[in-house]
Formats: sequence, C-alpha cells, structure tokens
Amino acid sequence: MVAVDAVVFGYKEGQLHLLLIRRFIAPFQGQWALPGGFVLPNESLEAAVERELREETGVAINYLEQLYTFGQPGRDPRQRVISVAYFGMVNPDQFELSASSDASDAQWHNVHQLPALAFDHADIVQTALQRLRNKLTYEPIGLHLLHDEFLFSELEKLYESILNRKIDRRNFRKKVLSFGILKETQIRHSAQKGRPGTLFRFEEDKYRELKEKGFLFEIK
Amino acid sequence: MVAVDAVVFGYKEGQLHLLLIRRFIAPFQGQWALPGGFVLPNESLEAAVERELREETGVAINYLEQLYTFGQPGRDPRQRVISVAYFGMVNPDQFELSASSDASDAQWHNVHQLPALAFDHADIVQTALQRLRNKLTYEPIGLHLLHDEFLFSELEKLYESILNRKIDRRNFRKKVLSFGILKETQIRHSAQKGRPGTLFRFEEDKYRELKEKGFLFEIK
DNA sequence: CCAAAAGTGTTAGGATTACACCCATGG
DNA sequence: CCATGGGTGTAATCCTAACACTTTTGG
Repeated sequence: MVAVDAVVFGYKEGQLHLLLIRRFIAPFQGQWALPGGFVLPNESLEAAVERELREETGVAINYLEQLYTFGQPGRDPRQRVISVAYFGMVNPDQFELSASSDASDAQWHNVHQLPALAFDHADIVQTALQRLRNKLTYEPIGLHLLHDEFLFSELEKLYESILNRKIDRRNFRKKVLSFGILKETQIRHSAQKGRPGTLFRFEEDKYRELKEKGFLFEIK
Repeated sequence: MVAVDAVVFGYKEGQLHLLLIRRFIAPFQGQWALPGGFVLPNESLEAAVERELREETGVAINYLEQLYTFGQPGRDPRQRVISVAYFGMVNPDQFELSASSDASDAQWHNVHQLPALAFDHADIVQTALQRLRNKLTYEPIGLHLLHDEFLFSELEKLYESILNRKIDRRNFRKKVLSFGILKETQIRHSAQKGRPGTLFRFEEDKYRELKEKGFLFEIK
C-alpha cells in the first residue's frame, strides 16, 4: 500500500508553523499527524497530495516538492505502508481557510512546540526541516512563505528565525538585491510603528530564467 | 505495487559508467534496464535494493542513498507500479564480479553511450546524473568511485570528466587538501609513464566528524 | 635524452564581513 | 519630541582564479 504525507510549512507571527490534523480513527486516535492518505489507482503522487490537503485541511499549496520515501516495515502498525512524503509551503494569504476548516480538525502548530505525532511523522518532519534549512540557502524558496508583497525586514526575520542565527541587515539586503530577482514596488508600508518600508515582489519568472543560465542563489 | 530501482555508477577508463541489466521477459524484452524489482513484504527498501543488486548483478555496493520516487500512472504498461529509485556507487575493485556475472546479463555502459532503456528508466538516470553532479560539489562522494588508494590526478580527472569542465590542478589540490580529509600514504605509484605520484586515502571518519561540527566540503 | 605526468607559489581581483549613524513616521 | 523600525557606505580580510616551470621516472 502506498500513501502520501505532506509536511506543509507556514510562517506567521514571526515563527515557522506546521500544518497538522487530528486523527479521528485508530491507530493513534486523537493524536496529531501529517495530512495525507492512500494514493488512488491511476492518481499521480502529486495529485494525491493535493487531494488530501484539500480534503483534510482546505489549504491550497503554493510550493510542493517530493521530500523522501519512508518505507520501514512496521512504521504503520496495521499493515505495510510505504509513504512518499512531500514538502510544501503556503503563502499566509491562505491561512484563514485552514484555521477554521471543515470536519477534520486541522491546525497550525509552531514548529518549536509540536505535539507528539502519530506513526513516524516526527522523523518525517525532521527530514523536512533539514531540507528547508538547507534549501533556504541555495534557492529563494523562503519567498513562498511570505505575502506576494513584503518588506525586506520580513524576509530577513524569516531567515533569522528559520536558520536560527543573526543576519546582518545591510549585507543581506545588498546580497539579495544583487541577484535581481526582487522588484521594488512603489508602495510603502508601515508596520504600526517606525518608518514605513518599501514593499518588494518576487519575480519568479526572472529567477527561473537566471537559473537556466547557470546563476546561483546563495545565502551564506 | 512498490518496486525499487538502482542507478549504480562506476568509474573506469576515465569515464563514468552505469550498471544495466538486459531484460529477459516482457515488457521491454531484450532491452536494457536498471537493476531492480519488487519489494518483498517485511523487507526494507534498502534491503530490497541490495538484494536485487546481488541477485541481478553480483555487485556489492559502496555507497547508497535514496534518489527519488517515480509514481506516474502508466510508467509500467502492465499495472500501477511505484518505484523508489536509489543512487549508488561502486568502488572499481568490485568491477570484475559484475563484468562477467551470472545468468542475467549485467554490464557496465559508458554514460555517454547509453542504449535505449526500458520503462521511464532514462528519466531516472537523468535525475541521478544531476544529483551526482550536484553532490560532487558539496560532498566528497566522488571518492567512492575510486580505489581505496588513489592518485590526486585520478580524483581530478574524475571531477573533470563528470562535471565536464577543466579544473586547475594546483588550486584543486590546495583546496581539497586544506579540508584535511585525505591522508597521504608513503606509497608512490607510477601509472606507466612519467613521474610516480603519491597515493592518498579518504579518511571517512574524519570527514563525518568535521561535518558534525559544521564543516562544509565545497568544490566550485 | 626525451616524453609523460607530478609537484609546487605568487599575485591580482572579487567577495565577504564587520560595523554605526541618519531618516521617516506615529503617537 | 521620542520611540520604533528603515535605509545606507566603507575599509579590512579572506578566498578565488589565473598562471609556468621544475622534478622524477620509464623507455
């Protein structure tokens, strides 16, 4: 039997969050788990992930890639299940949808305060976190966690909070802008206090084009 | 149904080679394919790969990691098969074993002159090649393709041939030696002509230790 | 003694890091 | 006018890239 599981990250209140659902049925009844389920005949793996996410959480995904396949015998106490885990991110504009949600009980959890998870889902989450932290340094995927228009300080705080270290504001801005994949808008935005900042927009097409040509994104 | 497939690289005669088997049965009868097969109940994915390699090629693997899971409906014309592909390397000391080999017809093929492959195996090979080329630059995995003791020039040629570009001999040696993961032996070795060179040995334990501490291997 | 491969050091340019003050706004 | 966060430049250091001649061996 083949299943898919989705590790979906969101970023809110300056912290990385993970989308979990509460299990209604045994095994691990009442525990939190990753959204996911069995792959239907004739359904691609990606379609299965998207379907399960829609059904279980109502979240529309913004970025999705395959993470790793977990196949240890015994990882599901009922029967042999091989699970293809995916790694996803949602833009916070979709947040409301899932916070409320339908029958199945889906919630965002701060990654630093996760409850006990069903099956080997804690391992899967660890694998995803490593992937996220690595990938942040060589692909601009962090941008999928922000709104379409964002302040530079938001991007910076996102990196600081996920990589868990201080980043020099000036050097970071210089570096990221030098890549030419962000477009400055004419809009200023003040976040309550202080001087309003410039909003930027990620030019994904431009990034893909540059990447084709051998350009490398890199944050040390 | 879940299968595993193995993309196993070997390096000989200055060229990267791929381990293929010839299919005896339909579909794709008579065509070349990756070693692999169905996962048995209660068998881990890694164990399945190792078993299939043993049975089909007699090769003992030196390095193995999961590559990607291919699950498009229709990739196997008979029935739905999801295949977890692995990526492996063998040390050329094991070469003889498989060159002759048992009943099933296993052979090394130069990656630049591959025959038509069964199923979607050509895609799997492309994915593996990309992974190899990337990984070569940030992990010292290329060393698994060489003998336990090797000349610096062999390592250099390996990089040149896989990355397909010239490498400056002096800078490369300086850089790699600066990592402190190679040990110079007292042995000199002459490759037919010219001045004999020093043999080096990869200190894998040391590498792991350094990696723990945050050290990064990197070849530009 | 010739051909082949090994071994080695220096310098210029580019990238990275460290670092502190002024600006615009809201209350 | 003050607190808060936004915006900016320079200098020192480190890393990278480019580059050519000498050494050792076998035939």
